[in-house]
Amino acid sequence: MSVKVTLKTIAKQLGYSVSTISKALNNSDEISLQTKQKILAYVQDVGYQPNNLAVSLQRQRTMTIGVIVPELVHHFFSRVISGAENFATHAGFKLLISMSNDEWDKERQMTELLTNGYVDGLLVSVAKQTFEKGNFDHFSSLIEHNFPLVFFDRAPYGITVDKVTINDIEGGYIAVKHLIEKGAKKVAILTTPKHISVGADREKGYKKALIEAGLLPDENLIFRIDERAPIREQIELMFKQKALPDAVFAVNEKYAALTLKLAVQQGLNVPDDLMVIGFTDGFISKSTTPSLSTIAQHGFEMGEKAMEILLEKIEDKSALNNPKSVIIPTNLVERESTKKV
Amino acid sequence: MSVKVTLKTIAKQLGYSVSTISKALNNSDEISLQTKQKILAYVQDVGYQPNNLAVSLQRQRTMTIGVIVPELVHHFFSRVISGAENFATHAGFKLLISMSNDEWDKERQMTELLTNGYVDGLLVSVAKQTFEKGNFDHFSSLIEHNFPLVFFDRAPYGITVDKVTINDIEGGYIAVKHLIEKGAKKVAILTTPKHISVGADREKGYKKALIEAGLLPDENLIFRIDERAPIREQIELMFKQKALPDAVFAVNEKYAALTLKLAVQQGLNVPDDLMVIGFTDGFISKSTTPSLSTIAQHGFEMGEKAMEILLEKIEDKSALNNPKSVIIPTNLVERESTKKV
DNA sequence: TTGAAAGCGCTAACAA
DNA sequence: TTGTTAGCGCTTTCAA
Repeated sequence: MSVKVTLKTIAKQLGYSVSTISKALNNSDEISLQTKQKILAYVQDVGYQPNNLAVSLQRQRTMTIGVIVPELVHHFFSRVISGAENFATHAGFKLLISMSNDEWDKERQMTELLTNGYVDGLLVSVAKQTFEKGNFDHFSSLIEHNFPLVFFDRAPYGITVDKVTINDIEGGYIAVKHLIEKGAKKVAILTTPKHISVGADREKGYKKALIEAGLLPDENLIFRIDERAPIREQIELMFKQKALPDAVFAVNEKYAALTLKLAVQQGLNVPDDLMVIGFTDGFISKSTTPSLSTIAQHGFEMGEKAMEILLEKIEDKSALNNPKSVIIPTNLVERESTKKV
Repeated sequence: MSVKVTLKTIAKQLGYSVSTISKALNNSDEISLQTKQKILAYVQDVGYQPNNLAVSLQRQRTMTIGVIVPELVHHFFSRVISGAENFATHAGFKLLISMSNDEWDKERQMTELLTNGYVDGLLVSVAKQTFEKGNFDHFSSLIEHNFPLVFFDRAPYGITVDKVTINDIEGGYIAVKHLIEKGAKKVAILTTPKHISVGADREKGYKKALIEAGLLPDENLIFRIDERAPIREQIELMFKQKALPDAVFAVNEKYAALTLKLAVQQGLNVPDDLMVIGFTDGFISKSTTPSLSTIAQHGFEMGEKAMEILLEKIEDKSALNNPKSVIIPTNLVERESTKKV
C-alpha cells in the first residue's frame, strides 16, 4: 500500500504549510499563481484525492442525498430513483441509494447511517415491515431534529410529514371504472394484505367504482396475496371459483402478468372472456401478449418532485415547518387486455 | 432546529469529560457501572446519535461497502446486489449503492466519492460508456493504491483485476447449441454493439455453436441493436427479411420478450415457426406466453462471491497482490419458447 | 502571499 | 475510575 497522500504529506514534501496547500487546491486567490501551479502539478503527479469524510466533517455539508427504497427490483422504484437523481444532478447533488429489503431493522439502520453525517437529506419509501410494526420512531426523531426528510409513494401514517404520493384510491377507481365501462359485471381484485396502504387504498377505489356502478363488492372476489407464500397458487384460487369473474384488477404489474398467463393457460381469451388491468407502467405490461392495460404511476416525476421539495428544505430551513403533501396524478393506459369492442 | 447533541454537549451537561462519555457509550470497562447508567439514561433521553463521519475518520474504517452498477432497472443487477448485501450483512457490513447510468463521468465521480472515505471497499460493474472510451484510469489509480476493489459481470480489459463474471462465450454457445439440437437451421442473433464485451462474447459463443454444427454464420442474421434508437423498430427489421430465421438468440431478456411479442403479432407460432431463447433469468421470461427459454446468470451467487472476495481483500491486505478471477457457471433453463417436439 | 492555530466530532494512549 | 492530550484530514479565521 503506497502511503496515503494527504495535505500534510504534500505540505511536507513541498515545504509549504497545510493551509497553503488547502487554499491552493480550492483555488483561493490568496495564493500566488506560481505557487498554485507548483502545487497543482505535484498533486496531479501523486494522484491526491481529498478525504471526503474530513471535508464533510469540516464543512458540515456533503452535497449528497440518501434514498432508501424497500427493494430495487421494482421498475417503479428504479424510475423514482432516476427522477430523483436527474433533479439532484442538476443541483450539484449526488445520490446514495440503499435498500431496506422491506425490513424495519434494516430501514432503521440505514436511516441512521445516512443521516448521521453521510448525507444532507433523505428520501424514503417506507418498508412493509415498518407498516406492520407501526413503529416510525426512527423517522419521528429525524423530524424532531428538523433533518430534511421527504417520503415518496409509501409514507408513514399518524405523523405529519412531507411526502409525494399518488392517489391510490383514485388510481383503483379509474382502473375499475374502466373495466365497468368496458362491460364488466363481475370484477375481482388481486390485492395486498390490508396493512399495506397502497394496496388497501387501491382496494377502496375498487369498491368505490363498483358501488357507483350499482355493483355490490363481494368478499369472494377479493384475493389478498401473501407474498411469503407462492403467489401463483394464490392467484390460481381465483380460477377455481364456481363462477369466474369477467374482469380482474391487479394492484401491481406482477400480479397482472401472472393473472394473464394463468388465464391463457386455462384457455380463456383475454380480453373477451376475462379483462385484466394492472398498476404501474413498466416494461412487462408492454411486452406481454396481449399487452396489459394499466394505471401509470409516473415514477420519474415522483422522484423529481420529491427531490425538489427536499432540496428546498435543505436550502431554506425556515420552510421546514410547513410540510407539503404533493399528489402526482395517475392515468389510464389502455392496451389490449381490456380492449373489448 | 434543536441544537445538535454531541459528546461535547453531553459532557458539559453532565459534568464529565468527553472521553468519559465516549468510553461509557462504547461500553468500556474503564467506566463505573453507575456512571455508565447515568450517561446512558441521559443519552437516551436526548436521542444522541454519534456522527459517523467523525467515527469513521478517526477509526479509518467505515464497515460499509460501495456498489456501483450501470443501472438499477435490470433484474440481474438487483439480484447481484441482493447477493452482495446478503453476504455483507452476515459479516457486519452495510451496503451503499450507486448508479453510473452507464456514463463514464458519473462512474468516475461516484467511484471517487465512495472510495475517499465513505466505504472500505468497492464492487463495480463497468459502465457502457467507459468501455467505449476505453478509459479505466479511475480504477487503475485505486488498484495502484491497493484500495479493495472487485468487479462483477462487466470488468475492465487491459488491466489485471479481481473479478467475478460469467463465461458469456459459453452462455451463448449453450443457448445456440440448444436451438440447433431442437432442429434450428437458420439462427439469428439479437446482440449489442461490438464494444459491449458481454454482447460480443455471447456472439462468439453463437458463432462457435453454429460452426460446430456445420452451419455458416451469416452477417444478415446478426442484428446489433443500438439502444439510443427505438429498439422495437430494429427488431422488426429481422421480420422483414426475405427468408425468416427459424430461431432467434437474444442476448438479453428485453430483446427476447420483444421478439416474442413481434413474432406473435406477425402470426408466427412460437416455438413451431420460430424458436426464441433469451439471456438472464428474470420475471419477464417466466411470465410471457409462451414462457421464454433462457440462460440463467445466477446474479445472486455472483453478488455473494464478489462480496466474499472483497471482504477477504479488506481483511487480509497481504492477499492483495494475487488477483482472482472467478467464473460463475451459467445454465440452460428450458421453457416453452423452444419446446419443439 | 503565506502560515499558525483552532476546530468539525470522535477515539485512544497515557496520565492522574 | 476519570481526565488530558493528541490526532484522524480538512477548512478557515486571523496574524505575520
